[in-house]
Amino acid sequence: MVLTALTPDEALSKPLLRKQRPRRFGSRRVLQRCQEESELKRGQIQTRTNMGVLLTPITIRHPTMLGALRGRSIAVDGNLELYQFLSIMRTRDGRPLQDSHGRITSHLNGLMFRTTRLLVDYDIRPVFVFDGPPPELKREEIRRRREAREKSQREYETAVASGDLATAWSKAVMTSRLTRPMVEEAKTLLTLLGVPWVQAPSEGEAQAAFLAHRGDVWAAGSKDYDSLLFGAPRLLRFLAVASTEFLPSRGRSRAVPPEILDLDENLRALGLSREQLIDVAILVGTDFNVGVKGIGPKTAVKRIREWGAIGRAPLEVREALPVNVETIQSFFQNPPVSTEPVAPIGEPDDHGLYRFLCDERGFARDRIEKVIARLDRATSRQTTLDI
DNA sequence: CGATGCTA
DNA sequence: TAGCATCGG
Repeated sequence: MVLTALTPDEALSKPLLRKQRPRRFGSRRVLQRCQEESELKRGQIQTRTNMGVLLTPITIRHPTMLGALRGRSIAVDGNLELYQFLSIMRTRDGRPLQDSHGRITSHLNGLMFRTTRLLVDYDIRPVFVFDGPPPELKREEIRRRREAREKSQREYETAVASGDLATAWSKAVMTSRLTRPMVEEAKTLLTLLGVPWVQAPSEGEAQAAFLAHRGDVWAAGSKDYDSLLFGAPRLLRFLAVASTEFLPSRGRSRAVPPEILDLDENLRALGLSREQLIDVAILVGTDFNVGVKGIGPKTAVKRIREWGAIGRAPLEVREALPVNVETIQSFFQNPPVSTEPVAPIGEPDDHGLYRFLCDERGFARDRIEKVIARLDRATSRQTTLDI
């Protein structure tokens, strides 16, 4: 046990690395993009470390624009959004944003600016949904994620030792961990903004699906497809102010528009019921099981059409799946959710925002003043509209 | 990532 | 002012 081992964030702040030439600006995007592509092309989950079910190749997705979402409320996957800010919002030397006490603020920065922009400029009304304790079913997946993080940590240390800053940056990103306090801080910020949030008893995507199904929100918002399996009638992916992806071939970035998925439309196109789509996901691999080797999304759809259900699959396939398949099926079909009503959007607490963000977390006052001016614009407009 | 500054 | 670079905490 190395007692002096540094976390990536600590080590990256060491003078050693500050003296290194900063890496080329686009490199982090190139890397992320490539990871996502290989993940999709492989279509399998053997080495997959990211969450969610891989359904991209078999889904119908409708690109849209933020302007087309005016007045819509979206049950946003809070843990995923915070994790993404935490991973991506780093300075050029690889450290996340942090206050003078070394407390990370990337998640608060991202949440503050994105949420207020969507709210004010597009009248998109988010309801944030946060994960509860992970179900017992997820234990293996959580263990795999921890191992992947530890592997990244070791690779990161190797990269630092060899002075490979670009690799170090990418490995540092993969060691990102969303902690309990970070989630609590995000809830505090949302409350100060007057933005409603919901604590799920279990999986957030299941709660988001429930809210969309009940009609509290127009869609579930996540980059992952799980909420469809949980029964969300509609899913919105890539909800951001100006989402871009880097295209290595062109050497340029291009905008990624938000996209809408309709559950019924997809089920009709696939010729499957939701129960069958869940079986497809289980064959491919979910957060609760490793998929069957050699079966990607397209093959899975064909096979479930043939078999009707996993229960009627050939013995060799059933043997390749975990013994608790039926538990996984019923978890997707009927997950634990909270039926508490969602709070309406409220007034922002300007003083509280200054106190929390500026006094406590070191945000520049003039930047927060601008955001609050932005919010005041929205509230006056909504009031006018209501009268 | 989202905001802001700089440049042509 | 569009497009790119770099702050932000």
